[in-house]
Amino acid sequence: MTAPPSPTGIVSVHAAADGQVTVWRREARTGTLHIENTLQRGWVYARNLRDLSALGDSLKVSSEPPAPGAHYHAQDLAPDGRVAERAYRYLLSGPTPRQLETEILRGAMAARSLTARPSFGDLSGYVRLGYTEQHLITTRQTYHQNLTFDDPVRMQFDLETTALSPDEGRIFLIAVRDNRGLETLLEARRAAQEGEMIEAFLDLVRVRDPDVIENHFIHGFDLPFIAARARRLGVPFRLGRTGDGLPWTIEDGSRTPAWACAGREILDTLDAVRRLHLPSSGLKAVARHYGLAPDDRVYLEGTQIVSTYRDHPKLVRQYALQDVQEVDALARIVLAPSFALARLTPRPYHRLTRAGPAKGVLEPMLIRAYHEAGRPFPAPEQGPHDPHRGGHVQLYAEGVLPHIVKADVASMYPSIIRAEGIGPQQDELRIFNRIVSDLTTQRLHHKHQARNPLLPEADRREHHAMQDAMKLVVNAAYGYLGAGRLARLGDRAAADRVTARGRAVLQQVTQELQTRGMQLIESDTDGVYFSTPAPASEEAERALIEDVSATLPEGLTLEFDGRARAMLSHQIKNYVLLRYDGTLDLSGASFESSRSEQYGMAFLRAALRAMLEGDVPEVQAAFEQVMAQLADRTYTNTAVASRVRLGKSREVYAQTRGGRKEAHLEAAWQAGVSFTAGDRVDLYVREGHGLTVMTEPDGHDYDLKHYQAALVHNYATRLRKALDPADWDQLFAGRGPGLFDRPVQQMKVLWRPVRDEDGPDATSSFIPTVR
DNA sequence: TCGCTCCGGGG
DNA sequence: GTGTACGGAGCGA
Repeated sequence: MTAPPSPTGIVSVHAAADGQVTVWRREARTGTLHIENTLQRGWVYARNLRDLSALGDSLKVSSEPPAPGAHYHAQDLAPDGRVAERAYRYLLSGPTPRQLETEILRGAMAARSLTARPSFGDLSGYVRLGYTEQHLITTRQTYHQNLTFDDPVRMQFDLETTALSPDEGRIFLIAVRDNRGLETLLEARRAAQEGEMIEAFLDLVRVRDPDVIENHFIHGFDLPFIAARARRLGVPFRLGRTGDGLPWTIEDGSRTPAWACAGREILDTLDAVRRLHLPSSGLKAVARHYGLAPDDRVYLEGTQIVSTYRDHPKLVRQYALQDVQEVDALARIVLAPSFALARLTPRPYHRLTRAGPAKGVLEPMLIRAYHEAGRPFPAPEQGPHDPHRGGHVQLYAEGVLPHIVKADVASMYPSIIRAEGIGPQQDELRIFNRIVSDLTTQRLHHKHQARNPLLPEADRREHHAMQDAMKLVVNAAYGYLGAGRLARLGDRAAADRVTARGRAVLQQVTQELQTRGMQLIESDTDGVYFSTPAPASEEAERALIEDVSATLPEGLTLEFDGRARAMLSHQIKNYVLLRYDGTLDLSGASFESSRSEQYGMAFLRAALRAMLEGDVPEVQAAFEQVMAQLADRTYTNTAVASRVRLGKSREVYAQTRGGRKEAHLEAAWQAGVSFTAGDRVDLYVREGHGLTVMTEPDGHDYDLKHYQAALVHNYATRLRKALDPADWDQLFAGRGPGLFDRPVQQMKVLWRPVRDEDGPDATSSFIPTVR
């Protein structure tokens, strides 16, 4: 009796310009690695055969695919001639990808009278994919089928160096681990040992034979650094699995090019983290954000690493090991969507953390569908189109409102695309709509399974990653339609139909809510904030939303998306929520400005909390306290300073300074220090000196009058919408209690309806909130 | 409002 | 020599 075959999945593909393709597969159960070598022809879609006219008879034109061993071949995908003028009617192929491309580019130079050999980037009339993409499409494969995240061998390594640049420093330590039990340190205490250490690292890579190599900022630091050191020390940096093993860089337009090598997928957790828009994308901060940092985590400043290694080497060793451990844990979270995405789209895993979801993920799926169907790839949309209108945004009320509910239309644009059968007009196979529909259906299944308590944790994670990946593609679909020339199957008119329908759906939601007595606050594209007329339980709120949802057309659902005790609605997309657990959520530029001073933000948070609790005396107390602390100079210069970016270097500013002074640059100039564009400095207004570069963080010589006024103008002003104008003036405009003043205890927190943008006069109908 | 440049992140 | 382009902030026109 033989065991059933163990399922395998692709972990890496290397497709070279000469047609050689190597595919690495892992067996999910046993971990065994299989290597397969094949040859592929290169293929490219073309509108016409003009550039290849020089080939004459050596270009065979036929409605059939090329025979094995064929030379240059053009498959006419519309032999009946019924095809749009600018469609990509021919599938060109050649003995190798390079030969085909060289032939096309050389032919184009002659046929179009160009003076230099063009590249495909500046050559219209072709659809060309990377060699690996070509192979995955022709063989109908994708990465990672049957594999879960830890089935591939994943290695993490991290360098400790004496400087940030390989010209100024060297590597003295490399921490290495993998997901098969390796965890080790390589060290070069003396400079003379660095080359051997790099060789030892490469040996380790060869022996452990990872499919995936990971680190945080590996493309921008570790790989360029170690490759440069290896070159300088005469060590061949053979990281890859075939040929000379040398890695190469992919110039993808980003400032730090991506590194790649044959047979090992190089993944940078930073690339994945950047998409999450966390306050910091650094490894330590992100690890803390996800609760991955161990209790005994060692934190070292970059500049301290060398001296710490000299005096307490154990600390640096622990630091480096914890780095690779954190990268491993972080990768499981942030790389999981890309890992799953690689099953859906014919692209290598390592390209997907950097690929845009529309052009980089969805479009290859569309091209694959046309290739499989053997149909011409459609012509792009013609000519310019009317300006594209987006979602509907409206403010209905401002001020402080109680019992807040947020509802949104689940995956609104994808749902509309699906429900209305919308897709690009040139997409004759209707593949765009089919992809969105299929992925939406499959996504629901994975979403459901991700929450299934009967499944093991690992399976649930896989389902979650899969639904995340599908969500990414599906959400990219609408943007792809409207993306203009960049998207080969873009269609502005179709994108307009999506948003128009979206505005109508949202309109219906807001009307239904109003009918049920809800006070709308703001609506934005696919969601709405509203206030219930009386306190309600979460169950009641959810029931209400379901009730409204039932009125929506087939395929569209309104979902509960959170609740809060109170909301300060300041401007459209600028609001503050006080949650039932006491957390304060600030949204929008009015509340999150990065230029804010510490003292002001501390006041604002305290005042907002009090305001949302309806406690005006406490707002006043917070204000008076900060004013008093400013006056008695409890605050330091640091607390009032703000960090600004300088737009010019000292030298450049010197040339314009005589004509027009710029406040920030002038302050830096006056400080007498050198600076270049992009430098950040802490500025504060110094008593008697105006705007000044902060040199004494613990000093107290700030300009009292300026900062007291700034507290009112920059911070208290964000509380205006919550109070009667006269009350606001009384509290913050600096007048003491006068004859006509109201006792603060009588002041109420308010809200008022807003009719529309340029609506009625601004002082109408204040209505106190019920507490 | 658009288009350009710069940054992030790493020791 | 291994492929068609990151996302946001801030600035000046």
